[in-house]
Formats: sequence, structure tokens, C-alpha cells
Amino acid sequence: MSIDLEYPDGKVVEHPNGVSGLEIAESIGPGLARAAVAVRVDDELLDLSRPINRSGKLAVITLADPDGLHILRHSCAHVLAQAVLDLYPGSTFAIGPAIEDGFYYDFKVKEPFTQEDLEAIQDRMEEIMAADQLFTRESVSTDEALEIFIDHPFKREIIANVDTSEVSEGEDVTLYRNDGFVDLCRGPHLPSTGRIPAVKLLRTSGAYWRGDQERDQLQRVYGTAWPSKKELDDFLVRQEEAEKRDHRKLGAELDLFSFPDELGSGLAVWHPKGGMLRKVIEDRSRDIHERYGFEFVYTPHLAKSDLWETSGHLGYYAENMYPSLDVDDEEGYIVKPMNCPGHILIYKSRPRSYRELPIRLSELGAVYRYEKSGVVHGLLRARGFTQDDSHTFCTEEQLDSELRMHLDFVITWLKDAGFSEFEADLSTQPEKSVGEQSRWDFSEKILAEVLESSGIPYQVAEGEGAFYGPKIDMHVKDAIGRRWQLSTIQLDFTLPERFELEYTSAANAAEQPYMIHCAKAGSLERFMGVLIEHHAGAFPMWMAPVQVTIVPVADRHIEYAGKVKAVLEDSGLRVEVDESGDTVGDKIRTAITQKHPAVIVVGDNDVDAGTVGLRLYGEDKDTRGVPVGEAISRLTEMAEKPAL
RNA sequence: GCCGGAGUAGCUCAGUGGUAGAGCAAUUCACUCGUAAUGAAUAGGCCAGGGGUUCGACUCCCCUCUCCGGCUCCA
Repeated sequence: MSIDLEYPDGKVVEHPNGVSGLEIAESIGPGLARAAVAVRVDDELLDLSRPINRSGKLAVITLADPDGLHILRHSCAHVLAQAVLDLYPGSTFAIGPAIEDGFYYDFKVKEPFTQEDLEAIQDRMEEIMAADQLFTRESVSTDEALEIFIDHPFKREIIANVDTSEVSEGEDVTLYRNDGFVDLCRGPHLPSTGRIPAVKLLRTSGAYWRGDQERDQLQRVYGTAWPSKKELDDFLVRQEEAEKRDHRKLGAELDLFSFPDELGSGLAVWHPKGGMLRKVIEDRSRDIHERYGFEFVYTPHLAKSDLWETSGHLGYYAENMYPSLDVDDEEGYIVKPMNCPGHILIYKSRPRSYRELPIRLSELGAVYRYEKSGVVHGLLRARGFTQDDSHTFCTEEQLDSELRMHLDFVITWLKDAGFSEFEADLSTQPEKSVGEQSRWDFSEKILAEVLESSGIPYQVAEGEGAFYGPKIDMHVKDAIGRRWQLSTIQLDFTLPERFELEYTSAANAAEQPYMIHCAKAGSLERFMGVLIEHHAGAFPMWMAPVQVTIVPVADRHIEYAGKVKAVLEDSGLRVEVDESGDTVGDKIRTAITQKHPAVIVVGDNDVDAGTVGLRLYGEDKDTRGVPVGEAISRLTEMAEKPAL
């Protein structure tokens, strides 16, 4: 097998497979080697900007490889920028990376893009692709680069910040050119614009330069690109499927909850079906908390503003809190954004001995946070929500085992809900924080150790911790691969200090306990939103608000349907009888649309024989003449909760 | 909060300055039906709210609210 190298000047050089990139570079001359950004091996791509793989062989990649996809998408971003600069003279461009599933590019333009603009840009991109322009790479000095991008301040800002310590003089900055377009870029790229198989612009939005809301707001154009037209189409279908799972849409369709305008943004009401689902989740939460040794407490939704002063929330969290409610001359009251201070007051209600520790207090605590108007998003980001919150007070020696227990608890809880893939973030000390540095270091270290030994994959999120301590945030992957943050385990040495918490040690000395804040579901609202999307509304039977729908064939079977309902309910099942005047087909259809796990049909034959017809969600076939007793045992088995 | 888009019947949507329409859902009647849509009739709207322009506004302009896509932020 040989490798054909294509160069921007059209030269094609043949090499045997297995030679190193360096050897190729030498054989064709150093100047060309740098210019030759990509080569082709049949339909595979190779990039000379990093030509050698681990075994010292040519690193050949295809578009289907993660690297290849990245190169494809990044090349698309260039073509996008080229199209925009062509079509909108006077506009300038900022950055345009490849991202998951696609790419974007940020521009500063006179007018925000419209849908028509997007179509015009896409058309121009198609023209550039049809022209099959070669991508060429070159290196220039910082000064040369600043001159080239004289009209593009964002590029000049990037150039000024490039780290030039590791490159040779005069080659500080690399550029990629195709046709008249030039962009600042490390590469690599496809050999030419004609190598883009399938690209589609998706949407536009505002985005801040450098992600900083104090700086310019740019116009971002998002697109997606794939190795083939078919994969692009598949992606678009997947997007549509994801839309069908949208918990806001399913919430209305399955009559679970709503967000009445009259209540205000981000405030939900739960309808009976959603209420039942929620009751099942709450019952489960209480059961498993009890199983893990937690005790239940209740705290009010309001507290004097002094309390929030002591806790530090007014200093560090004020922008997310609803302002103080002031009545006459009385001290103001604040609606709680967190449950911790309430639990702390319970701990503080009397002196504590080391023999009592750990003390684990839990509450399904409703909290209210003022979220900026643009961030509210269904159940996933509400202004009022309920945390399955707990606060564990323990000694330093108990921290390790307590943290392991909490992690185990969280994973068990998430697995029971149907999730199987987990990733953790270890969020470390933020800029605005309280407490001694040595204790921050200690806390971060112990969290890292616990995570390390758990075997759960994790990454460090620098500066993402709470103001009072570092935390482990647990993310789950849902059925279609999306990542959601749910649980959080937070280590806290600060609030015990601020509230002067103590326990008496074995040596009869006053010691300060540690606190572990933990929400297993995170918030019930977000958790249920994610559950809805994960299961696409077809919940595991133990969760389903309606587990069985009974369909009488004709009105004369309603009485028998009622009897079957009664015996099923005696076995703990949640059952509805469809007494509408619809046809059997209609009623079946309604039950399936509502994603009820089981449908029972009863007609003349069943009344006589004491049987039912049984049909399960997701199965097209039905089984007739099932004795009621057998139906009960099958259904109750299916509806069984995960073992505690 | 910022940039864009949108708000018409319970839902999905038509309606480009001359006083509002469809399908589904609902209600009623007929049909009483064996596994994904029986037929007919009826009812249903302060066209998100407020202000303005106009002889006249769902339609044009301004403000507010709410939602959607992102940015920023987050459970």
C-alpha cells in the first residue's frame, strides 16, 4: 500500500506506507513539508502538522475518527467565516472552534443575522466548497500577523496573547489561507474546501467576546458537519427525536405539570399525574434516606435576614436571593435559597457529644432562587424547587467513611432511577470564598481521594466550588448520550465555623464538626425533568403514575372492569378504567400515547371466564384470556421497586 | 441580565389594515364495538396585557409580561 501526498501546488508524491512524517518532509523539502497541510490515503486524511503517531508511523486519520471530525468541522468554521466576510463587508470575526456535533464562529456585524442571512451564508459556503479551494499553511512573525489582521481587532487581541516561547523566531503565528481568505489558526485542516461532504448551518445567537458579559456581544453562527450526507441526515433526525423527549413538551402531553404565566417565570404547578410521579420519587427518597441512616427534619421557608448574614449567603449569594420582606419596623425576612442554615440551627439546639456523631439530617426542602430571566428553563432551571437535601455533621476522622457513604448513596439512587453512566466533577475553591486556605487544601484532597478510590471517572472543575467549600458534582448520561448534572456532595468547614458549631470530644474538649451537604437528586424538579427526557416519558413501571389502564370493550363491561380494577389496586397497582364512549382501538391508542405500561382489555369472553386481555407498552401483540390472578402476579412483578 | 425569534380556541397551526379559520381535543346524539383514530351536530377567542397611529388594528409603532434558541450563570 502506498500513500499519495497532495500538495497545494497540485504536486502528488507517492510514499510507501509506514514512513515517518519527518522522512516525507525531508524527501520533498522543508518548505513544502510545512505547506503541505494534509494528504490523502485513498479516502483517508493525514496531517503533516503532527505527522507521527506513537509507533513512529504516519498518523493517518479518517473523517470518521474523532480527530478527523474535528478537522472537518474546524475547516467548516473557516469556510463559514470566509462566507460571512464575503457577504457582509465591514464585519469582523473572532473565534470559530469545532464543538461537539459541529462548529461555530463568532462575528461582529452591523445587524444581527436573520434566517434569510443564514440561508445566504449557507449558499455562499456551498459555492466555496464547490470551488474546492486548497487550504495552505504558513508561519509569520507576530508583527506580520498584526499587520495582516489590521482590520480585525479580535484577531489582533488573540495574536498579542499567543505564547511564542516554543517556536522559532519569525514563525510565531500560523495562518491558514484558502483563496483570498486568511485566518489565524494552528490547524490542521482538510486539504481543500471541496473535501467537506456535508455541512448545515443551524442557528444564530448572541455570544460575548471571551465569554465575558462586560465585553462585546458578538453574533454566533452554529453549524454541524459530518463525513457523509447520510450522517448529517441521521444527526438531524436525532435532533428531532431529542425534541420529542423535551420534558416541557412531555410534561404537557402527559399532563404532569405546567408553568402558569399567572404564577411567574420558573414556578411550576404539579398536576395529579405529575403529582403521583413526584410522590413515588419522594417516597423512594425518604425510604432510601432512612436506609442510609438519615433522620428527617422540617424547616420553614422564611428566616430573618440576620441568619443569612451569619451564614454568609448575603455576602456571597445575594444576587440569587429574593430580597428581604419587610413588615413595619420588624427585621426583614428572607425566603430561603438553601436549607443549610435551618439544619445547622437544629444541630445547635443543644450541646452535642462526639458519641452522637455523625448526625445526618435530611429534608425535602423547597428553596427559591432568583434566576436571571434568560436562564429559566422548564424544570431543569426553575426559580422555586425542592432539594432532597441533607446535612451531615461529623468529626474529621469520620469524613472519609461519611463521604464514601454519601457517594455510594448517590450512585445507588441514580442507578435505581435507571441511569447507568456517571461522571463526576471535583469543583475546587472559587475566587469568592471564605475559610482558611489550609482547610480548603485538606478538603479538596480528601474529596479527590474518595473519588479516586470510587473508580468513577472525574475531572477537576477549577474554581467551581461553593463559597463555603469544594464539592463533587455527579453527572449522568441519559439514554441519548446527553450529560446532566444532578447530585452534589459538598464538604464544608466554613459554616460550622461561622455558626460556631461544637461537639464535646472524648477528651472533654470543644471541637468543631465538619459538614457534608448532599442533594442526591439535586432538585426533585430537575431530577424529574431529566427522568422524563431519559425515559422519553415511558417510565419504569414502578414510577409510572398510571400503571395499568383497563379498557372495557363495551359499556356493559364497565362493571367487570371495575372489579378487575379493585383487585389490581388491592395488590398495590395504580389503575385507571377508560369509561369513555370511544372504540377499543381509540382507548388503546390513548393509553399508548399516554405511555401507560400496561393495558388490560375486558370483553364478553373475559366476564364469563374471569380473564383479561393483556398488552404491554412497547409490544404490539396482546395476550388474551389471561386469568386475573396471573395478570396480577405478572404486573406486580413488573411494578416492583428496586430493592432497598 | 444580554442578543435574536415568538405569543391567534385546551393542543398544533392558517390568517400582510376592513370587525377570526382548520385539524385534533371537548360536549351532545347515534353506534356498543376485542387491540393505534366510527359518524353527525354543538360549543369554544379581550388574537398575551397596556398605550399609540388610523375612519378602521390580530395585522403598523412603543412599553410590559411570558415562552423559545443561544451567551453568561446554575441544583
